[in-house]
This record gives sequence, C-alpha cells and structure tokens, in this order.
Amino acid sequence: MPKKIDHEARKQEILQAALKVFAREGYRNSNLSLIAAECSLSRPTIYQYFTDKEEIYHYAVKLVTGRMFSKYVSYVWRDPSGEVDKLIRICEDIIDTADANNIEISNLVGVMIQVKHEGRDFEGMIMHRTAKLSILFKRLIRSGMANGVVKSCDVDKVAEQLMVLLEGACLRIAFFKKYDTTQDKDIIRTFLISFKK
Amino acid sequence: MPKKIDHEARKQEILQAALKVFAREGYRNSNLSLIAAECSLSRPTIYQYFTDKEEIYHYAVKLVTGRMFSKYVSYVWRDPSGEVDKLIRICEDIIDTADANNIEISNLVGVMIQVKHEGRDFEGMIMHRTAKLSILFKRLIRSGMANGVVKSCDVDKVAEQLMVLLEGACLRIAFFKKYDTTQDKDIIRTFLISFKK
Amino acid sequence: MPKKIDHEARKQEILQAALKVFAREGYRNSNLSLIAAECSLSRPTIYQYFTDKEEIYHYAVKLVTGRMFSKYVSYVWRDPSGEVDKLIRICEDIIDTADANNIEISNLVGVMIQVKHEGRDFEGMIMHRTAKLSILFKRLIRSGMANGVVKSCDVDKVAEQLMVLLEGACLRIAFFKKYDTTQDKDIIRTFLISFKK
Amino acid sequence: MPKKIDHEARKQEILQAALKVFAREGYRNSNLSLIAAECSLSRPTIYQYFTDKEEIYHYAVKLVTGRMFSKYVSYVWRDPSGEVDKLIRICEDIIDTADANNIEISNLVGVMIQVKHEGRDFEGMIMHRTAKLSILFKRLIRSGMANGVVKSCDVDKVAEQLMVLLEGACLRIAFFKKYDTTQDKDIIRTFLISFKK
DNA sequence: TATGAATGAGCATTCATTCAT
DNA sequence: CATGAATGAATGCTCATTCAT
Repeated sequence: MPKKIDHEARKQEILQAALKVFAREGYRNSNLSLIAAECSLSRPTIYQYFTDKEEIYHYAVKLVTGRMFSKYVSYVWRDPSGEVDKLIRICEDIIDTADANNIEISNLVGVMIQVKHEGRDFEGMIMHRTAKLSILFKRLIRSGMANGVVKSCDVDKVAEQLMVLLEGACLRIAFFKKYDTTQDKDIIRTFLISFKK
Repeated sequence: MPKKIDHEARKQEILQAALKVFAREGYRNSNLSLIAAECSLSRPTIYQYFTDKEEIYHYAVKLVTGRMFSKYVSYVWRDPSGEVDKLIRICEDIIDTADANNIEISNLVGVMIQVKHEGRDFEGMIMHRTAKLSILFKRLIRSGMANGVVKSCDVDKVAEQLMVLLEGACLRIAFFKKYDTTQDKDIIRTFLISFKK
Repeated sequence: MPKKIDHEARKQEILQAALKVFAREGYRNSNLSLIAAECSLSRPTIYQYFTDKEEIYHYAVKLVTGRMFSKYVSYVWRDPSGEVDKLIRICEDIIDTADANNIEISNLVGVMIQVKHEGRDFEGMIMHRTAKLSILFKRLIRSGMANGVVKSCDVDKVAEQLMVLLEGACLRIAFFKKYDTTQDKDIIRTFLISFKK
Repeated sequence: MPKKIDHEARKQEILQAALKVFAREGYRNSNLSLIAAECSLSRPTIYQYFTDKEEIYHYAVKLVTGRMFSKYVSYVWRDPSGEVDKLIRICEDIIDTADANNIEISNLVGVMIQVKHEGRDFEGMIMHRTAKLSILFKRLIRSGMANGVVKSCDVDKVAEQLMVLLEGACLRIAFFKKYDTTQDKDIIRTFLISFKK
C-alpha cells in the first residue's frame, strides 16, 4: 500500500506557510515559489492540494478570520460577571488578539482590499464570521436588560455600533505600524458603560 | 527660446493618470503601461519624471491624502455655529467625502498596507496630514470650553479619540464594498454631544 | 492460484481508453491523466504496460488502422454480385466507415503527421494494412477479367489508382469538419465503371 | 528619432522562422523559444508582433496556403494552349509544388488537423483560398465548352471533383514520407481527358 | 501488482526597465 | 526631450515520469 497522507493536514501546513510568507514578504511580493519553499515542497506539489494560487489566498484569509472571531462564542458563558463587563472583556480581548497578530491582520486587510476590485466573495466570508459575533453581542445585551443591569435601548443599533467600533480598531491596527490601542479600548468602554443601569 | 516643459505640472499629470488607473483597474492590476497610456505618454518617458514605479505610487498616495484633509483648516472659521456643531459638521463632511471617493480611498489604503512591509515613510506622511486635523479639533474644543459650550475635559484625549473614530470610519469605507455610514456618524455625534454643556 | 491479470487484455483496454480520449479531447489536448482516468487506472500503472506515452500513441494508431481495413478481406467472398459492383461496394463501405468514424480517423491522421517527423515506422504499419486491401482489389480485378466482365487493363496500376482515390477520400474526411462524400463516391464509381466491359 | 522598424516585415520574418521551426521540429514540438531563437529575437519581443502563440500559428498557416494557390489565377491567361491542357498543366503544377514543399504542407495539414477540435476558423481560411482555384477551374471549363473543345457537362460538378482529386493528392503528399505522385497525375489527366471533345 | 505522492523540466505570458536613435 | 525596440527576470501552471509503499 502506498504512503497515505492526510490531505487536510497538508493543506493546513501549506496555508500556514502561506501566511508566514505573507507576513514576511507582504502579500504583493508573495508567490507560489516562496510558499512552496516555506513548506519544503516543490511548486507543482502544491497544485495537488489547491487548484490555483487564488484558492490558497482564499483559504488563508478564511483561516485568519476563523481564528480571530471563533473562540468567544463558547467561552463567554462560563464568565460569571455582569453582561456589560462581559462585553467589555470580549471587545478588549479581540483588540488584544488583533494587536498581537498585527502582521497577520494587516495582510488579511491587504488581501481584502486588493480583492475588492475583483468582485470575489471574501467579504461575505468575513461577514459570516462577524455576524456570529454580532449575535453574541445582542444576546448579551438582551440578557443584561432582562437582568436589569443594562438600560433599555435599541439592541440592534447598539450591537451594530459596537461592531463598528471594533472593526475600526482592528482596521487601524492593520493599518498603522505601531499602534496604541488605549484610546480604542477607552472609547468602547465608555460607550458600553453608558448603557449600564 | 527652446520649448520648456513644466516638470512639476507633467508630474502631476502622471500622478492623476496613475490615480485614474488605480481606480479603474485596481491597484493590483495596475502597471506602467496603463499609466503611460492614460496620460498619452510612452512608458520610457515616465522614467524622466519618476525613478521607478514605486515612486509613482508614493506620490500618488501623497496626492490623495493631501486632497482629503486639507480643505477643513481654512473653511471652518467662516462657519458661525457653535464649536460642537462645527466639529460634527466637519466629521460628517470628512466621512461623506471619503464615502464619495470610496474607490480612491480603498486604493490608498491598499497601497499603504502594501508598503507597510517595505518600511517606507508613507505613514509619517499621513500622520503629518492628520496631525493638522487633530490640531484643528483641539483648537475648536478649547475654543468651545472658553465659550462655555463644551464641558471641561482632557482636550488631547478627546481630540485623539475623535481622530480614532474618524479613521475607523474611513477605513471601513475603504474596506467594505457597500458601506452605510449612518452608524459612524451617529457614534461620532453621540460622542461629541456628550461633551456639550 | 494467484490472481493473474491478462496483460494483453489490459493493454487493449488502455488503448481503447486512449482512443476514446483522443476522440473526446483531441489528440493535442490528450494526456496520460485523462487516459488513466478513462480506464480507471492510476497514471503510474499504465507504465507497467507501456514504456512511455509515445508507445501508447503508437499502438493506438495500429489498433485503428487494423480495425479500418481488416474486415473486407473476409466478407467480400460471400457477395454474389459482379466484381466491379463488389469493388464499388467495398470502396463505398470504406468511405462510409471512415465518415462514420470521422473523429477517430482525424486523430489517426493527426498522430501520423506528427510522427512523420520523428522518423518512426508507423507508415510501414499502415502500408502493411493497406497492402492487404490492394491485394484484394487486384484479385477482384483479375477475377473480373477472367469472368469477362472487366476490360483488359494494367491490374497493378488500376488497383494502385483505386487505393489512391480511397486514401484521398479518407484523408479529406479526416481533414474537413463536415465533409460530403458524394463526389468521392461518384469519382470512384465512374472510375470503376469505365473498366466494365 | 528612435529606430523605426517595419512591423509587417518583421512579422513576416517571424512567420518564416516559425515555418522553419515547424519543418525542423514538427508542429507538436515547436514552441516560442525555438521560434524566437530561429529569428534571433528574445521570446518577449515576439509578443510585440503577435498577441499570442496561436496567432503565430494562424498566420503561418495563412502564409503557406497563400503561397500554394495564389499564382495560378494570374499566369494561366498567358498560356495559349487549349483549356483541358491548361487544366492538366495547372493541376500537375500544383501537385509538383506541393511535392516540392512536402514538409511545409505536411506541417500545414498537421496544424489543421490539430485545430479541427478547437473549432477555430482556419478551415474557412483554406476554403477561401481554394474557392478561388475552383472558380478558375469553372471559368476554364466554361471557356472550353464555348470554344467547342470540352464536352457539355455539369461544370460545377466537374470542377468540384477536380478539386477533390487535387486535395486528395496534396493530402497524400503531406501524409506519406516518400510519395510518388505519378498515379495522382495520371488519374487527373485521365479524368480531364475524358471531357475532351 | 498497484498507486498516492512528489517533482524536474518546460511553456506561455507579463512587465519593469534599459538603450539607441 | 521623447520613444520605439528589446529583453531579463519572474510567475503561474502543466505533465510525463519516478519512487516508496
């Protein structure tokens, strides 16, 4: 029997390599040769796992966005603090994560902006991820209102504005080389506290 | 007198052409051929005005950023309304301008993200432009405090947070294909009104 | 008893698959992957039956030419009509067969032309096949002369010219996308009838 | 003023080089590198004269077919002999030309057969050339009938059959490595003489 | 015997840049 | 000063072939 390789695992390896290359060389200067070298494969071999270069970029974006927003949905329910504090903690954690993965986010944004012109469906992918987060926010706000710790307000609007503030913070992190997130956190904290009863 | 060509004017023409091409083709699909064609010059001729392709991109960014933030500094003083209203109006105008120039901004951000990796000084350029705006904000806030229409507050911090909110809005405009700026304006308005006496 | 695979049968399967692929994709766009897929084998397995790609093409040609000209030698003797009519019928049948297998013939000719440059022995192969047909023609002409239904003539020359006309028809069928064989049949019929006594 | 090159002449050079390469290497083994080397240009330079590889092949075919059939239309009228003899002479000349350019014709046919699958318009191109020849044939036959040296006959049909015989001869020349055209000429001569009054 | 995995060699094409005129 | 011509260097991609299992 011939050697059998876990295709999914190998795909992940290639994507990790791609992200490393993106981070090191910048999205624009990346190419399949560099990615192949990074994961110690020959260029043609990569074509056994992805149909073309764009597919790699596509899944690389997916990987990063998935990593960014997925963890909160599960862990938040084990947090005993009040809803507003929970919201603050989640937002600050997201900002810190983005800050820690500065380069990765930056590449992600670069890819997205490039791709905007080509009319591809990356954006929908991101939307899908962030939609989950938005739902979490709404649930927490409603729960807070039910528990009497959050003022009565337009839940949808507040959640949307929270997303807007968060996205702004992430984009600035991507955009500026050295960025101090203090003000972002402060704005969000003030914004959220203003809804505390 | 021999025919003398205004180098600076010709440079501007080339940059305008470059921006048109960026907007039409997307930053990523742009090249010197297209830019040369757009300004009805031959490719080699461009090398008499810019040393290489990257320099064109560099100055194109400069051009856009300059255009973005320069007008407010002068016209604001002719506005008779209160300082907070002035601030609100300026911010909304900036957002509307960015919204109207969506594609240009988007390309600008794309270029910026790309060059972030190459360690060039674009960022400083932007910082310089925005610093002027920040100074304007501070002046207005102080003036409002002096006139008794703005609460006492940490001027630097408030101005900085205002910049943070504005940048966030501009980046989101660049990032999303179709973007509704209602929430951004609402956040900024609420933020500013909270400082009204 | 260990499972024993009939090598020759498997070879034939592969060749049939190759011909199918040639017909579907065109000779030029064919490759080992497609052939392997067509006969549900893996690409490397094919190397156990043929030393390289060219060998497959070689035998595929052999297969087609064999199929083309072999059947007449046997069935003709059961036909009770006069020799000239027999000849006409055989020629028309060959043309109809070629017409019905248009694509196969076309690929065959394509392969032949290609390998003409490589100095291989395909041509001899074809010659061998057609020689049999030529012998059949001569036998019929002589038999017709003996029976008094065919004019006295140079048997070798007439047979050769008949072959020339037939080959021409087959080549045109291969060459043109939609080809009407009426004129070919008419020419051959006229040609043959002119030898009728 | 910069060096100005005759684009059309350079195109012809490249096509000549392409035909040489086709003849030397066979159509299938040809590529842009070889063609570029043959005309002492770099590969990219060729793209200044042809948009892609296929275009070169396209025009190369055109060149050969043009060369094949163009000369008869003009020179035939200076020939004082009777129409049937003229027709015989033209056909024999075409066959001799094809025979002398064996390799070129062979490549031409190879290209055509390859291209048949791709549904391109090469065939129409050939048709156009041969249509002219067919018209010439018809004119001569009619003229012969008017002069009383050609039997009354279906002009269109006779011309078509003559074309069929000629095409057959050319295709066989292309197909076989060493081909004796005696029988082809003999068949055509006999065919034509049968229409002499 | 059969086959997943891997790759070297090769191809068409693009593009920034240089040079001679 | 301007530009037609030319090209080196890459880049994405294909495919026949080999090898280890």
